[in-house]
Amino acid sequence: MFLQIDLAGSVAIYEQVVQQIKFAIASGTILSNELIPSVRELSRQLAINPNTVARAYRTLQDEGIVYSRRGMGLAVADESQHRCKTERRSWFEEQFRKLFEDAVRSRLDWDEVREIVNQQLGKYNPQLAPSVSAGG
Amino acid sequence: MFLQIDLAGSVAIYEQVVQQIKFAIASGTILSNELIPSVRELSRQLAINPNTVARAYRTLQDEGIVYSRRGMGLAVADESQHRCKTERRSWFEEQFRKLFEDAVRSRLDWDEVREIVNQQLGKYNPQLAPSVSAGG
DNA sequence: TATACTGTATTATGTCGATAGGACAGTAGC
DNA sequence: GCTACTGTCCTATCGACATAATACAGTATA
Repeated sequence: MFLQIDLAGSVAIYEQVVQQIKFAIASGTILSNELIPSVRELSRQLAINPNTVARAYRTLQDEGIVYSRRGMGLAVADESQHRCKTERRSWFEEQFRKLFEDAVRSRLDWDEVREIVNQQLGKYNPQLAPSVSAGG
Repeated sequence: MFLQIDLAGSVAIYEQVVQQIKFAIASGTILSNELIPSVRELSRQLAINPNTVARAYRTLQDEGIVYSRRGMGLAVADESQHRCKTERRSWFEEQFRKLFEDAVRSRLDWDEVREIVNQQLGKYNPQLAPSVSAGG
């Protein structure tokens, strides 16, 4: 399965389910008018309560990301991929913005921030030497 | 005051207090053997319950970051600045690691990741042109 | 000694997320 | 029609967090 839930973290499980379904739609893992996994099946695969999945699905339905086919399940709406791509981009922009802001507010040395970021960039870009030069 | 609490977020208030006190120690805003704000004073300034501050302070004391001077208050322990600096560095490393990992897992285009990161780097480094070249 | 602070501890209430267990109507396939 | 699915709804319980309102012992200062 394509979902990965962090039970220990502070983010509510149903919110993680909502987001990861959206990201799966954004990346094309689930296509428009395809059925998403049933409440009971997903709850079995993730080893969480069916009610928790149901709550996530209710949220997705309220937002119009999926629609109900009575007796069959929930299917991805037509415009969902584009909407989810936009949401995903905005979400990561916001997360990075907050993290940089926290780093500045906590007075972490800017050199350290660049060091950490370049390390991560290099990790997923092994052919690139870290290249953001020091400054200011 | 040097603390900034997000009441709406998912992070527990007492945990935010713990972390921000640690970061204030790391940055030298509070020095060794100096008293930190009293439970009641900080609760007034942050407009939160005294019990919430007391819980944060108990945590700091359990970790040995501060020690009690009975009847006077809590003071920063000797080795705390070094310890808090190390913790701060580790914390941001972990946050950035998770965020990049999430971006990869959600199949966000790597070009978009670099775009977002360079935007933030440029924001706090205005004299530097975004300089991580495309690759991969 | 009186007061005004300190930290610490207790009990109770309310909210929220998660779980447990069950019930219902609708649909597909035999 | 029967069975096995589907989403949806309900009540109840539990733990974590935050709050409210006290209470207590220790210390500094006047």
